[in-house]
Amino acid sequence: MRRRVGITDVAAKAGVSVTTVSHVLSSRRPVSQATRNRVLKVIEELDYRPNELARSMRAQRTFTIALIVPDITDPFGASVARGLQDAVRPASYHCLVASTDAERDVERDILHRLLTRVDGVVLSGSGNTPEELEPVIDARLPLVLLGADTPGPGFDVVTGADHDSGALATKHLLERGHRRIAVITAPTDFGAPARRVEGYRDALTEAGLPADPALVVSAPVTRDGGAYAMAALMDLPDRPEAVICGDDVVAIGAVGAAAGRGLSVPADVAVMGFGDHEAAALVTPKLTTMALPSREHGRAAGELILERIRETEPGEPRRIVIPAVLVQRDSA
Amino acid sequence: MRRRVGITDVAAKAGVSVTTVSHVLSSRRPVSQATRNRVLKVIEELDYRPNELARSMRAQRTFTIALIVPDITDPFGASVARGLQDAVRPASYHCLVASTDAERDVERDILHRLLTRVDGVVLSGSGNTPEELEPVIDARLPLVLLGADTPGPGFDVVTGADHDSGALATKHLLERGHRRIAVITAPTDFGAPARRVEGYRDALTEAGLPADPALVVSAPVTRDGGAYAMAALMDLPDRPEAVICGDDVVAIGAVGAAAGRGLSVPADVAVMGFGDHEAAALVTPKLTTMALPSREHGRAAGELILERIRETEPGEPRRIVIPAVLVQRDSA
DNA sequence: TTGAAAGCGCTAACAG
DNA sequence: CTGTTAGCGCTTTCAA
Repeated sequence: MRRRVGITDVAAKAGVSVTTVSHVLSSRRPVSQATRNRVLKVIEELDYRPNELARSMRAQRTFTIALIVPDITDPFGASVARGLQDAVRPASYHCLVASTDAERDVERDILHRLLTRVDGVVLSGSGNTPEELEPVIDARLPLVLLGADTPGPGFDVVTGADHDSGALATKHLLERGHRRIAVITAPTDFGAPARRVEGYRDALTEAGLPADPALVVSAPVTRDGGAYAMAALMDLPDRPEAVICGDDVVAIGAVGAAAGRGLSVPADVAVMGFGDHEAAALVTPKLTTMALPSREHGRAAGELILERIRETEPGEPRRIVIPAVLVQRDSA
Repeated sequence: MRRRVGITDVAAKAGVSVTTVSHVLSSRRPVSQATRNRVLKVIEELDYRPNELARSMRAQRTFTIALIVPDITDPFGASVARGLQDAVRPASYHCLVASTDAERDVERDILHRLLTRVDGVVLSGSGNTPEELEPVIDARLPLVLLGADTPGPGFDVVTGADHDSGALATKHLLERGHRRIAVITAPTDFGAPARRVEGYRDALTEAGLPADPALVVSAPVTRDGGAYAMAALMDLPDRPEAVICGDDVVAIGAVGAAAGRGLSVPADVAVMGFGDHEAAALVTPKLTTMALPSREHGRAAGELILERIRETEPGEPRRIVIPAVLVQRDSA
């Protein structure tokens, strides 16, 4: 492999010192027009490109942000990656992305190996135990957690407005005249799904309606999960007129189950989803859903990191909340 | 920011030279058990982690592969990213990913800035003009093009078996007894879509059937595109019994258009898609489609790059073909 | 307006 | 078995 041309080659050929070459590149001190032109010409001729690695090493800055997600293949992770890049590219930062399959070991391993290669990390998924975060906090590396609820010492948070979006979905259904509203949620008692359910309950209460516990069922986040849960709901003596599903895929399963019993959506039951997946606009009826602007999550995370990098004194832990937006289509 | 602990700190505290520390880390030369233990203990105490950047600089190797795609947000790009990571992580390589929106300027800019930061690049999308590739090839950086048909000096290629998958889809329809088979393809005369259409024609010819040009129509790769094209096809005096769509989204539009005319799928017309998107299994009827194993594309690219990095002599340009696989569901 | 030289943190000859 | 030292390619004092 031909040796890459370095700053010394340019200096030699232009008959100046490396210092001067460096300065025509950085404009950090005046260089006579004549010298500058000569150097520029040589740079051109040699097709010289400064070695970023060496630069980073000097500057103690890598111009790279790490994004660690459970799976880049899922639409949320991918959008976040995109938003992150959107935010940091103008500042000449790159994004390193890694998928962990939510495995702790992999997460820790990747985190370790990345620590000295990046200027900040955006972490999404399970790795939120303080212990796992420790190395990056220790390293004084800007850290943003995605989807966690509260920031803490050494890390910021960007999260969806889960409570509000649950309430928003509920209010939409309320406005359409529905009174018995059910929820199919993911089988967890904490995190975003739980907060959405709370929002749903509060919206009901606010409207002076009872929150019937029988109307909150949990199901795996799959098509079949949605179908079974919906079937159960439809078998209720006093079946709900509308159901909010924790995910579009679940909603699609629910719509299928309704159709299977001769119920039409939204005439007989209204169905809402969460996420606004590609499929949401493709199925029949088109899904009314709460879009989670995941790209915004990524963008916000990127901006947060950039700020942290720039600030001299570590400020207060910060929290950015991204609201969900109602996308009204045909299913509710 | 507290100064990071370096190898010198460890050496000092352990009362040995940096060389020794380096060697207990790398095991590249024997170190007495006693010294080793002492050093290890200090490393632990100080929570020392070698600076990867400095390592890279010394080794002239960054342990990073760049992936440049039009949009990481689209399922193909994301899967490729995933496959790439799968392939290179065992070798301790990271992935830098960048989306270009298929804009030449962005692509060139990113490419330039990445050149000195990565050990190889995987490039997908439009940037395939020799001129744009030049900097990478010049830099003797392993380069893999995704979706390009033929490799060349300085770059390899991993591509789908486009001709074959067109033929495969056609044969599937032939086997189901269809004779008049139409195609809705993307509006380009080259690349993967064109090669698939050729495969379709050849399969027809091989079966002793005429390839009616009226049955090959082009449409934008959108739901509506598919719907309009399908409508046109259904208006033909002798309408086709089956249609192969260049993308699942198009197929979904086509199914909708068929339904709109009271035609049922697959009873009245069979419809096939390409891509096996998430939505393919979610719509009704579930789409029969050609899955493009994009993760495999990424994996293959990763392996190729790794090989190139390891090899001393630049070998022949290589080409890896990933077959598509028929996923039979309900629409054909 | 320009240069010499000291590192950034690490590895690997070369020397004991 | 261990240490001294010369860089990797760049930026930036310090000095002219």
